[in-house]
Amino acid sequence: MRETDFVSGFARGLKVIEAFGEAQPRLSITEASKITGLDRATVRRSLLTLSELGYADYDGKFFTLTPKILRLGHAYLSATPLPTIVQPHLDQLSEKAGQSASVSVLDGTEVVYVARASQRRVMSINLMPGSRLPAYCASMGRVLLAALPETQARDILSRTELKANTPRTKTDPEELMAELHRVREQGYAVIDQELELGLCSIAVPLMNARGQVVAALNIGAPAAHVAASELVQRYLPLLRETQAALRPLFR
Amino acid sequence: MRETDFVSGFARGLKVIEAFGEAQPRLSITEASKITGLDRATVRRSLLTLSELGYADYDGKFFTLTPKILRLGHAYLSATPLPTIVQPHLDQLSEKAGQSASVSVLDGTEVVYVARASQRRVMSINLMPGSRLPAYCASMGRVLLAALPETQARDILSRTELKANTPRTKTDPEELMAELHRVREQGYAVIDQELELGLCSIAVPLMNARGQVVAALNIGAPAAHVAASELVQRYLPLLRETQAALRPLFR
DNA sequence: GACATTTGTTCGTATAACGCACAAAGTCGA
DNA sequence: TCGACTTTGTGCGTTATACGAACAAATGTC
Repeated sequence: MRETDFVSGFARGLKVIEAFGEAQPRLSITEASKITGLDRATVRRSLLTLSELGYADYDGKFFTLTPKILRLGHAYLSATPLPTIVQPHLDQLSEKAGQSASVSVLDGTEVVYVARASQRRVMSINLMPGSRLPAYCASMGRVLLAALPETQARDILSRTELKANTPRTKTDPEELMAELHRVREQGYAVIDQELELGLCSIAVPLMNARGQVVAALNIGAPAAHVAASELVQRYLPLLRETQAALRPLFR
Repeated sequence: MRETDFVSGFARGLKVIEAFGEAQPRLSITEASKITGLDRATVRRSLLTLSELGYADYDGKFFTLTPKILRLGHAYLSATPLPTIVQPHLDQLSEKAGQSASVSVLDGTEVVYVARASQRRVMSINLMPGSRLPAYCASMGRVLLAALPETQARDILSRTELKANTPRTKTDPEELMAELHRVREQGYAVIDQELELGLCSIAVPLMNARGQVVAALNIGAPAAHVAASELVQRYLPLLRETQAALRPLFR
């Protein structure tokens, strides 16, 4: 791609949108400038543009994003066959299991939730489509990493900050690679409170008709309710069922 | 705002993202150009920029959005207190009612789902955070429109294409205004198969501590399962309960 | 297989955005 | 209330981008 085929004004604007986040629901021009590392004048123009287009509100001091910004993500969710195809199966699965079920894909070092059916809230953090978790310590992340060539999986791990969220979190790259190998062999991944204490989950890959892994499917449950060791016998058959039902639906 | 405070390259790029949608999961440069009304060269640069940043994939012919684009919507969902505060209550409500429950806000002539808990799928269309429905024929839309000053509500209706989705859809502006008046009086709205045959729903406004309407909450049910006339006695108490529980949580 | 049409790309130029520097306004503590 | 500090708004020269048209490539049609 040539230099001139890149619209830096657009790229800068997107960076500004991403500056908003959990910790930063409202941003002043200077704050946004610090977060993005862009010039204040540039950030100001981007924010005023967002405001002019109705993607943001401006009270003269702080900018906040408006729900219109969801149109951007929605363009993906409705445009991509995956979430639409998957949702009804997910609802069924969630109901049968009595636990929340989710589907995610890999984006860099993180898994991104693209669909979710929740029976009840099991985590301290609130998950929804678009939510992200580090791949190395999430059941769906393990499954998705296991589907990659070893070198690529290792590369992703090397780019990840492997921190111990709980005492049980596996953070040693070699141990994780061995775990990925096991996941690849058995066709599912189990996480026992590696992401958050009190939460365990089990995931399987979703494959298309040609056997390529296109996403991951999981069921999460409170550890107090279901021990990690029970996950396999209780939920794996249900997951396999959904996995098989979905397989012919992906091109 | 001055002319020069508007970054048109950014605005154009956002328009290009929005060109993707249910009917258009994959776009060629020319297609995107036609949808957006922008010059082909401009669209091309925007798309190549998206691709360069990882927000889109390019196979040499078609562009598709990647899950990374969800970061943009997620910036709003996680930055806004509303979805996070509401979700656990929504899950509870949905479980108690045995039906799907949602929260939405108004964006122009449409309601935008910001949170959702689904027990089972009741609609032909798949709803998720970011999904949109025309306000005039949705229960949450009625509630949100009823919360506006009459002139503003009338203005929104005048900008809406009032089409009859089903034989029961109300499309006469005067009738709708009268309905909004009723909704304002009784504090809830009931929709009986106006959006889709076989689907009815009931909604109440969510207010902050000062009594300002900040969102709408609804329960949707298959008409075959629950007649519209039963909605009030079966679900209104539950909705009121959640409404009251949430009220002090909004600033 | 040749023609017509659509699509993607390149290029020069007018125009608009960038970022710096300065001015103005607001904020806070003494 | 004052003064120091922070934040926001503006003017301007430089740099980069959008435009439109023209060209090249691919696609579709007879």
